[in-house]
Amino acid sequence: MEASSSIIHHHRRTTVEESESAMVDNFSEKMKKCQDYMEALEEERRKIQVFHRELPLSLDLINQAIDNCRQQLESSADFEEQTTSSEGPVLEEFIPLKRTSSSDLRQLQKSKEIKVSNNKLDWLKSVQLWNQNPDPVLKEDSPRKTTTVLESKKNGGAFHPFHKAKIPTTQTTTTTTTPPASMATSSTTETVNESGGENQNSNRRGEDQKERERQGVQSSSSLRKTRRCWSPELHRRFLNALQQLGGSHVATPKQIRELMKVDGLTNDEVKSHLQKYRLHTRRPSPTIHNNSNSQPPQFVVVGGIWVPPPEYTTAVAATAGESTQVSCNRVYAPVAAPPHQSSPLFSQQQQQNKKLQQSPTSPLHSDGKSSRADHSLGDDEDEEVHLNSPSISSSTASLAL
DNA sequence: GCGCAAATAT
DNA sequence: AATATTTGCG
Repeated sequence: MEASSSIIHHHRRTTVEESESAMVDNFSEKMKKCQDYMEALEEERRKIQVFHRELPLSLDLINQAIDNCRQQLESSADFEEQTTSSEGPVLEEFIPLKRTSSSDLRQLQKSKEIKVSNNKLDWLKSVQLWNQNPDPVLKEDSPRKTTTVLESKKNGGAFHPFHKAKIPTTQTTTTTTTPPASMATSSTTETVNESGGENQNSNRRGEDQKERERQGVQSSSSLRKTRRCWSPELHRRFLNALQQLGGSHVATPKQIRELMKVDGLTNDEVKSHLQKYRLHTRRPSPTIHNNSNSQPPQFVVVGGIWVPPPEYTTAVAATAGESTQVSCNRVYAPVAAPPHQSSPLFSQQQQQNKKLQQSPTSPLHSDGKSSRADHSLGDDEDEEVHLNSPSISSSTASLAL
């Protein structure tokens, strides 16, 4: 990502120059620049190709850029003059409308050729494309001042392939997203629009319909719900809620969902996510014991809790604007923070969240399952949610077209 | 409504 | 093969 973003900038700059100064003298210089630029782009593309699935948009962008550049070069070669007025050739803006046919094909072919495996690993370390993913449009709601300052930019014209709800037996239509934009509902309780992945910029619709749409009108019960994609944004909300509720172990799906204020989000989805979260959060357990190896740990165990690499949140913020249908995995930014969070980093929002649940009359869990309340085991209790730490270049953000 | 675990989908 | 999500159950 990093790379591509810088490229883009470069690109923009170039564009400006091109259109601005028409000095013929610069011609050759420009040509060279263009070449270099193109090379850089291609190299970048090579890298990204590995993630063509995760970063389709990036690929598109790059391919487009490359094509444009190529065209530019070609046309320039033809009429050396025209460079001046620039306009014609291309560069223009990066409105990721559609794929660039030719390059697209190329990319597809190549991507198949490449054996991702090895390369991928390397890349994973250096690039944080992880959190890439469909980040649906979100509408912050009032009560949340939190960390979200550097919120994402919304998808700049990035669209995601709809998650088709396909079913083995018989399935025809599916989820088509393009309801009549009608929305006066907003009113008081602003909620986040979460339509798993698919969704366009300011795509708002009747709150109610959304869910139905998302799941595709499945008249019969046979159809499986379309998978809810937990975008970083969503997860952040989740964590936030968790925090407010006092940890993943005391928080209950319903409560969480309510705090998240994400419409379309169901209890079950939250429940499920919570379950997973709890799992990941707890004992690092067996899996990756292979310590003796060379690789510096990608995660650390702090106080018995799994702590992911750097910041998940941060990265997200930086990339949020992008798109892609990347699998929205890896979003776990567990948390571990014993009761003393002296680090100034988090202080801000952290504190204000009190455990507002133990109020006088709140039978947390009405049913016969109060067993959970006692964190005596000491496994979690100390759980805290560390959301972010603003920083990191949000360069990508500007990409949003 | 909740948590767990099996079933599925990716 | 590993995970993420969805379902089914108590």
